[in-house]
Amino acid sequence: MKTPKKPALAAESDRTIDIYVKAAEIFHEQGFDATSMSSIAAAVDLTKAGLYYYIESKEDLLFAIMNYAMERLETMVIEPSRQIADPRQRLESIITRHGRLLTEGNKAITILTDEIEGLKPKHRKEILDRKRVYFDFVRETLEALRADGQLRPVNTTVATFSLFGTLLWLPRWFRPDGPLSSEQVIEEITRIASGGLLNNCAKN
Amino acid sequence: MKTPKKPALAAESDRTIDIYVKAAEIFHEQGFDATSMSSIAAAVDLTKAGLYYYIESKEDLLFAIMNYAMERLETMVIEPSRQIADPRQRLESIITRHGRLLTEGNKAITILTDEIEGLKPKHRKEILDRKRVYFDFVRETLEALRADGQLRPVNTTVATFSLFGTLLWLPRWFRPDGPLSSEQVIEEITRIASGGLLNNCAKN
DNA sequence: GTCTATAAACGGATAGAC
DNA sequence: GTCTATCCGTTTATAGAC
Repeated sequence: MKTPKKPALAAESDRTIDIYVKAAEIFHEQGFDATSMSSIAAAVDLTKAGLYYYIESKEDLLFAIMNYAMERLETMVIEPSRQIADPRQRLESIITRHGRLLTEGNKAITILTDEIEGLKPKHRKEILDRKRVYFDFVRETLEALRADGQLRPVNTTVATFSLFGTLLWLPRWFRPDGPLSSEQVIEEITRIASGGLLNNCAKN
Repeated sequence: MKTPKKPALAAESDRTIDIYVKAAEIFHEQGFDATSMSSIAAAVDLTKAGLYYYIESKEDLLFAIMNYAMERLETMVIEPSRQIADPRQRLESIITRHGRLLTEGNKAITILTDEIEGLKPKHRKEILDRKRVYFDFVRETLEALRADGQLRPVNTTVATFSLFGTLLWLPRWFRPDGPLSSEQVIEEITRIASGGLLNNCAKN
């Protein structure tokens, strides 16, 4: 017997993940509050009551999607980048991997930035604490560059937020069927962000 | 006699503007769909029915706020920057003026970027067309820098979106009561953005 | 101009059959 | 697991009095 209704935990069935991904797509298009449970149910070929077999509430679904997205961020961006000792290569790894996560099809990652207000305070705090760890990791990478004499004279907090702004804006404008591939765009963004932060700009 | 119910036009009473500003604040905090007309009414000391004397519908209120915000963007950012012939100074004017608009108290400008989905297709197209003019103006400024040999080898479309990402992320993290003043933050952002885009980086 | 009262529709969630 | 049917609170919007 499967164990549904525990979306905050790790081991989830394919069906449950499918619900998260489809729901995230609709939330991304219409917004959390503008999306009805019926429309999500229809997207996964269920009735509204059928959908409630898998989730406890609409807020719980949102929280589950965010936990799922945080896990992907941690696995695909943060953990691999932590392995890199050189701060310059580490920064490049962060930008490239996060950029890929934001431009691939899966929309769960965008829910993480756009729908945080939809969570209950307790759940919101959990997610924000987890995001904070990532923010500090990036800022510490910039501090390491400073210690190395590689950082231009910029405030690392402002610089980190600026970088996040550039990255998190990606899903709002990038189109996979547009003139530039995601890899081309990510390369450009890496060059622009590095040029704004690093010292020897002739290299980039 | 005043002429209410024509929010898309320019001449509006103080009372109407007050409604836009207060409504924008609540939309900014809770999101458009999560905000009820009653709570807006309460914020401007009216009943819900009283509020409907000033606006035609919730969507119409959103559209009016966006038109009001676009007017401010055009008056306070675009028009003064267009007067500047030198592309480098013009870019700096755009970043500084847009940064100020985003960090001052008035939240209407943030509604413009976050709640576009709340508009009916016809109104949405109107606002997007007007935003497009601004986007093209910024990109053309970068192209002028390129013609001058001052731009690093970057795609101007990606560069413009990157700059907007950094700027439009500001209202999500900047706190007027935080450790840095808005002018300090804007100066940092100008330095970071310029460094990422311009050639002679030793100067910045 | 602003109010009270209410219409009309929608949305989240559940009961209980199969 | 999935459905039909339904409950009930909330929301946008309006009618009509003052």
